[in-house]
Amino acid sequence: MKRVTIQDVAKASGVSITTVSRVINKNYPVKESTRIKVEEAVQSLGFTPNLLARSLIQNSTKTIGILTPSLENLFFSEVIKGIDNIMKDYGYTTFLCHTEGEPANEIEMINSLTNRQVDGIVMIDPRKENVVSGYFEELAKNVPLLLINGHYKGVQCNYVLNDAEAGVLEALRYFVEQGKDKIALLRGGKKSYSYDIKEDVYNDFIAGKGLEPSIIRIKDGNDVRTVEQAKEAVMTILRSKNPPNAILACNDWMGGVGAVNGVKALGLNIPDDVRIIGFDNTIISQIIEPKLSTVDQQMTKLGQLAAKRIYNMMTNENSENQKIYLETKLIIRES
Amino acid sequence: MKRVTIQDVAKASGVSITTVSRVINKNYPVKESTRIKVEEAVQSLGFTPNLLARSLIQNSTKTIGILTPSLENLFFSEVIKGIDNIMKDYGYTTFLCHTEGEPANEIEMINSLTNRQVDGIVMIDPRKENVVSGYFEELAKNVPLLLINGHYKGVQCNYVLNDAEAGVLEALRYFVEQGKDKIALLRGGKKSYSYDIKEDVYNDFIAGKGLEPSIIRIKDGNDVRTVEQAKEAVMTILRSKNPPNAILACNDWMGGVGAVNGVKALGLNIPDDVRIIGFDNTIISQIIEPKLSTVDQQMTKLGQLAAKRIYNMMTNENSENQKIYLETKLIIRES
DNA sequence: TTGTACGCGTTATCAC
DNA sequence: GTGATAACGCGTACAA
Repeated sequence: MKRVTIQDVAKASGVSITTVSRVINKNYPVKESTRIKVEEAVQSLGFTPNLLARSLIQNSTKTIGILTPSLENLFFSEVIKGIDNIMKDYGYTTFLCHTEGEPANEIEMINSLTNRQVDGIVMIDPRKENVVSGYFEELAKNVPLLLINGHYKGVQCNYVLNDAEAGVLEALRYFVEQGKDKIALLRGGKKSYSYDIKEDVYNDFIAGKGLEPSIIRIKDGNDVRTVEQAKEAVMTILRSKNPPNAILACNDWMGGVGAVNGVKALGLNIPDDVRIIGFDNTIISQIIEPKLSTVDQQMTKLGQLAAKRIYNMMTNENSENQKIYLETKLIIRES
Repeated sequence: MKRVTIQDVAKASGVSITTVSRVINKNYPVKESTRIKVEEAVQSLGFTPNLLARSLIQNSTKTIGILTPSLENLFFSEVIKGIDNIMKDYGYTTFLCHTEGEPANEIEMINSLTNRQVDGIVMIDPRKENVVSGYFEELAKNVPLLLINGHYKGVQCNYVLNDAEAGVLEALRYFVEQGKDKIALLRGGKKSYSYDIKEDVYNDFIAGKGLEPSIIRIKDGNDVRTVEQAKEAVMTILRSKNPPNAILACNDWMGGVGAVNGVKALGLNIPDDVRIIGFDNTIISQIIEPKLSTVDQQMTKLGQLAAKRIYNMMTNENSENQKIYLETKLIIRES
């Protein structure tokens, strides 16, 4: 239970702690014979350096903090995996925090992380309140900060973003190509960055084509109830006198399970009667029947991009704010 | 970018750093008027203590490490959430690492965590190799260590465990009560703690009842391919000359999506022709049609239990190894 | 009630 | 090549 320190190694090998440090860090020349002596002592005592002490003097902990609204959303899991894998190669360890989507938690956890002297912070899908309040812009003055999605006009921060606009556009164009002329958008009811930008693009597109807009709004977009609500809402609109023949859903849950189940329950055919496209290309879209067409946001790649960017911000001082967009890919399957 | 230290506060408020420290930690009496002076300085300078320095001297970082094989498995997400929520209340921050199920990663990441002086480690679903090799028993001598599941006979460690045996038994008994007499077990092919104990209980039960055992073994139990493989395997066995009328699946993916789809594809009725019970009570079991009966492992509770146990281990010195079992609950839905 | 001085384990600086 | 020693920021005996 008692830790072996550099002192113990120095004593055991009959040299000073300075020399031991040099052997460990290989940053200064050391005589071959003493190097071997020290390395043997390190081995036999099982010494490993206390990273706390090192961090204190080097003013760098080689840690970053990652904040995510949730661990249950596969979108986030993929992004995190992407970040982690790259950062591990850079020699960083990560604090991963989940905020449950609470703005207050974001701030509390970020405080805890900065007190722990993290070298940088990556915030996935920040809450609008904290973005528009200027909180993040202020925070960025004190610590390298990278936001993933959640961008609002006029906010000056470093961002890595999905080009969801392009994804929506591609999906809508595909519907039209396939001869669909009554296109509905299925979204969650809460005000949310990701829903709102999709709706904006949708409205522009529909207006441009001279079509009739039709927005299906369900209450909860991100939990168990989503599926049931989406199914009900889709069945209702399909029974109306001017039902859609195409549905673009804001994520795979509502699209792949909710909308698909609704269409099937009414005995309609997918994709002949109704085409459905989801969003995110999560595993759910691949296992459902029929297999769901969806917009791939390349989440792992998004995470990798974020890792490289934050690393760059932490090491270089070129702190020009950048917004990096990652393109999406429409994946056509059976729906 | 430059940090405010306790020195700065001391200078600004005209007292010594000792006094500042006392005001911050409220651990010694300080005169009211000086306390206010100091608090004002803390406020105006925006001082927050450097936890690194504090940890170094107190020999405790108030951090724990959590290791999980994967972030994409909802079982693990729930457990982690359970742990985190409790530990946050205790004032701990967590390092969350995912090992991708690689034994070598487990060791590498644990080394990184101990070098960072975590106060304790919680390992979810440890790899068998490291458990039986004695690695964890050795590690536990140096740092409070708690394992979640992955228990093998004779291993002396602190554990929190799902009573999966009881869950399997309850499900099998339910099948029998419902008049099912040809019960199959659907499991992943890899050697794995969680599959193996379920199969053991299954074999005992079936033998005890004088029934015919039938084990459906698919290659991959934990990813995209699972569902397709489970569906195929279930369809094959249902077409055989002695098909099962009940299937117990080792998780909700194979059970809720794979097996259900297989049965439906053959035009059979659930539950009249075939009853299906899954495992884990993940969200998938609630959104599938028909809604899946499943064995709830109470994952959040499992995590909370783990948090309380590791906290106890870190604070008290009563380090008797304990194995704590958490009961399961059979949830009957439509399948 | 307050302040001085030491120590936590390491790296950086400067002498030898 | 090597070794004292200062420094990182904080908590705490001990002294006043």
